[in-house]
Amino acid sequence: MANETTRRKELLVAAARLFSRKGYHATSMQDIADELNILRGSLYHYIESKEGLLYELMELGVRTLLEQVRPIVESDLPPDEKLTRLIRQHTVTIAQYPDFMAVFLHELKSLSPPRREQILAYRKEYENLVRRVIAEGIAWGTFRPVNERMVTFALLGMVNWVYQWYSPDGGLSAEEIGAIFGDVVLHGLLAGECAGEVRPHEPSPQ
Amino acid sequence: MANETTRRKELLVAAARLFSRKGYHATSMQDIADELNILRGSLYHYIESKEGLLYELMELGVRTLLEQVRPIVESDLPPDEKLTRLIRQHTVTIAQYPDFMAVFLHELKSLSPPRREQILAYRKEYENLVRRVIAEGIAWGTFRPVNERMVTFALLGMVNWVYQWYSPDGGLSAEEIGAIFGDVVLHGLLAGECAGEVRPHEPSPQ
DNA sequence: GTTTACCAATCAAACGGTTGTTTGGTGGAG
DNA sequence: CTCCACCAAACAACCGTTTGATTGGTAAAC
Repeated sequence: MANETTRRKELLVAAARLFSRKGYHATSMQDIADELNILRGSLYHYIESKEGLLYELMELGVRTLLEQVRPIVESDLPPDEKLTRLIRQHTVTIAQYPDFMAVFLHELKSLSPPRREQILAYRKEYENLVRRVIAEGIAWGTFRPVNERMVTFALLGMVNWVYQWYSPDGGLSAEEIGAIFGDVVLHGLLAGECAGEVRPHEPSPQ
Repeated sequence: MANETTRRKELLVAAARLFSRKGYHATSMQDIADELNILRGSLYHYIESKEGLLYELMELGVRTLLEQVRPIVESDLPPDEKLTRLIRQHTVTIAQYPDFMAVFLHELKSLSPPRREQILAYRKEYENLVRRVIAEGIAWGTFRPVNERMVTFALLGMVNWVYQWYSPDGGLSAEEIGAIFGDVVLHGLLAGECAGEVRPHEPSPQ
């Protein structure tokens, strides 16, 4: 009973929850051990070090995000549809794994430089996915010729910040939130000059 | 020379820099004292506790932001112009006091509950400022009838995230970044249906 | 203009407590 | 009989904070 794999997963889940709620440095090995009802020394049967544990959680977070979003970017949907789905999926993923995503998004500076570089590489990879969609949209003429880099940051900020305030009992589902975000990014806030309303998407172009 | 006030400010500045770079819990009183070339016990001549110091830094951060942005919201400019200026000013403030703003935006959970509530009240106050501009824009018919609350969060995420990546030698000034952000939020990314280009603002409406 | 009193700024040293980690042992299940 | 999962105990290091003494300068008293 409680074979290695499941017990280890319990450890990761407990650690993710504690790290996301109290922060990495404010969480002691004691805290984690208490959650599993074992002594803190026993944790080292499963992990190599506290920081190694943090790294594993963060890597789990980014890779999940990458796996969920990459198919969208690499599909042959039109750029505006890609962007809509990307934003929605990113939001949904945060809502789905809030603890892991919060740790990934919040604890980068708690890693020692070598491990931090690793995670930064993943993050860069993700940023490039987003940026590619923007660039594609501009090339198609679907998007206005904006500053790719800045729009990427604007977009990432919008969706990454979700971990700071999202609650499952907030009235709106993650899908709905993502849809609103996508709508604002594509159409902007201004009324009038544009058609404006949130009319359903027509899978048209090229 | 080095009267109480200036020496104390040195302490606050050093602490803000360390907290923003390494994080609150990863920074020891020793680290701060080293920066001022005194012993760590001597810090308590200026502050009451480490957490009291953190609170002071965070309060400084939010209040600065509030002071810089409130005049814009309470002016009698049209809503779209208010929003443009708000976004730009928020970005500029982060670029102006990156350490204090990073501590404010990153270390909320390092505060004990009573002090955290205080800062949350300030944050709520700021959120309401932003939300008021959105609501106003919708009431004027300047903005589309979007979900106020969600758009507020989208906007805050976009500008708050700036502390994570902004660097003064990044090619663009904070003003320019803020202007791009404002443009995207107002007009959206889509080309075509709208007039589209970043034409200068006409102070028109009602 | 010297003495006296004061006070801000800092040192020196200690306090109990907690930290992450290591080592060697132990019980029980397969 | 083996080996996984955990215990028990210790380790040195560091933590935030307190206390009492010690400077150096400044301002008032004589």
